[in-house]
Amino acid sequence: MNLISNHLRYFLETARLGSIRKASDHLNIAPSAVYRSIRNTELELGATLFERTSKGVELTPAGRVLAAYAERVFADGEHASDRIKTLAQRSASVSVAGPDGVVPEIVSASFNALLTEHPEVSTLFRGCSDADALAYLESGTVDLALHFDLQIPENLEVVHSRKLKLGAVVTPEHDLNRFDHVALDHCCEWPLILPDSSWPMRALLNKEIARRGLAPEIRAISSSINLMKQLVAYGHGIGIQTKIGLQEEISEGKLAHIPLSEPAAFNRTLQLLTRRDGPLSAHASFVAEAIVGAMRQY
Amino acid sequence: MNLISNHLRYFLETARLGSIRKASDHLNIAPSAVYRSIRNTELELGATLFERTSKGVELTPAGRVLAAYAERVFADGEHASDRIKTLAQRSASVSVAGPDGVVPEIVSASFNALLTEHPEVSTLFRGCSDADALAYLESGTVDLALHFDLQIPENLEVVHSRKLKLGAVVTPEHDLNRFDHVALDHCCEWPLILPDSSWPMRALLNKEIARRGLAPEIRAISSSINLMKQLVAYGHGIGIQTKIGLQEEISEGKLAHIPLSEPAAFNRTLQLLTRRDGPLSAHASFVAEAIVGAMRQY
DNA sequence: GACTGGCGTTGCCGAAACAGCAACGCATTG
DNA sequence: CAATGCGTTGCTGTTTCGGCAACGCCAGTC
Repeated sequence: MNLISNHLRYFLETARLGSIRKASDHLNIAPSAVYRSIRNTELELGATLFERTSKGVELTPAGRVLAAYAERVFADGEHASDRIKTLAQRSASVSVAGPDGVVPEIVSASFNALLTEHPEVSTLFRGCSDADALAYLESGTVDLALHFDLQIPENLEVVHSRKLKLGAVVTPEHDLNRFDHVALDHCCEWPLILPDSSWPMRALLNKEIARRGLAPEIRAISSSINLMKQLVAYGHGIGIQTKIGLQEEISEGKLAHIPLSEPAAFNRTLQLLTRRDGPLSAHASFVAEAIVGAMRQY
Repeated sequence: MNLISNHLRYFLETARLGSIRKASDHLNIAPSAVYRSIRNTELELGATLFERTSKGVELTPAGRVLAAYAERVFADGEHASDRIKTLAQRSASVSVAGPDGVVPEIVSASFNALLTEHPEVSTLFRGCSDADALAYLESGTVDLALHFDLQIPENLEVVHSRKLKLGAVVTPEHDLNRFDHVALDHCCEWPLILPDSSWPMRALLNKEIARRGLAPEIRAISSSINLMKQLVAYGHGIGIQTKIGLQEEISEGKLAHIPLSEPAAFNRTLQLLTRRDGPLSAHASFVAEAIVGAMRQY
């Protein structure tokens, strides 16, 4: 029993591994079966999905389109099924959507509080784009959404929102640490360690840097906040981030956060959302309050 | 042969029609088969998907989560398969993603130009959210994306962008038509006809109206630009929109567009994007140029 | 130049999943 | 109280799927 047909599953595994035989090994299915499955979907769609090479197979443009679709389907599907399974256990579950990156830190603290008091509850976090977070929330796939700079539909409600200033993340010994705030232009005189383009603020930064004709040396790009922190601590450059996720290092004196002196457009607004219809479950309320508490700390 | 298993298809049809028998009629499948399919996915997921009533079935919370997932899968899947099928025909195809609403008007004019000169080419338009448009573009599912106020990842490139002022849409006889521009506060003295929350600008409007403590009478909400235009023409109220999609009515003297006097934050930026890697096909370039031409007209 | 190993591919056959039919129990309705 | 419409179940045929063994093909390699 399977919600998605094996055709799509076999196709995707083959696309990932670049070989029918490797895919069949990985799936514990005979190569002939995988081959026929792929062949049938090719006939069905009227398109060649793979180009056959001497070493295996390679995606055609049409194949790439299907592979992208398949990735979406399976990633989304696992999450949906997780949520359904925890919904089914009568012991409640709380589910939160937000961007990968700093938000999990806030959420994990809140989940921790909940799980400590109510070990029977299960918790879910789903890292996703802002638009997906809204869609999940609206469809009831998650109880709460925590994201930056959302445009809020009518049927959703902002529980709490908090403006966060971007700032330079530096070691305590850094020259910049003498100032209360610092201009972006000033930051660009040092090597930068930036988030990758999966962070919405990255686009904002790019735009602003281009507009001002700045040409900073970018020493590292990372989707991981931890990697960024470590590289900054090692003295490879300065990061540009909100204060979230840095609390511990700042209080331990390992890193410092100096707000940018740019205007309000450089602020990021972190918002916690729920649906407007019906009240939250007791557990979801608990998590929501914990998240609000965590947000206030920044 | 089917990319998605029949289980999900049967489940969704049943969820939509609220009855196993109606779904089986609609699918030309015996009710018993549909029933067993649903029962098996319930066992598989360990959750009850439907509550059985005397008149049919009704979705449980878990069922709603799955239904939302299924809707996404099928909507997305149809689009992917359309794109693949047209990719497979050696005669090229051009595919554009953008929001439903006003963008189709621009795109249709461009497609029309292309199809007139090259009848062998097929064209596709996909209405979707901004985040989905970016994902489609990055994965090669579409050639071009045309959307409002996008935050642009590094691997994508802005071909053309255009700032569009929001304005009041009124009949030529309306009192407001004496002015060159008008403040939002002023607009709120008349009944409003607004886009629904699927339009990003709606959230902006809501926020601003709330911030200023305005309490306009909202006479109609619609996701359709045409409905909005007609209601305004009938004199039921004034609309708030960009000039896109109103060109014809304005030149015919049926409607007038009076820019809001609010600051730049009220502008919407319409952007046309491509991937940075590899050049566009000749046909896609043709469409891109036509779209840029259309954008310049506003 | 034969050999070897890995690849996609094909024919054949048993097994498992699927779909249809007819019937049942149950509630609602006239 | 019959009629209707619903979900549900047992049974049976058919279709699809998967495993096995073998083939043709293209690299390297001795």
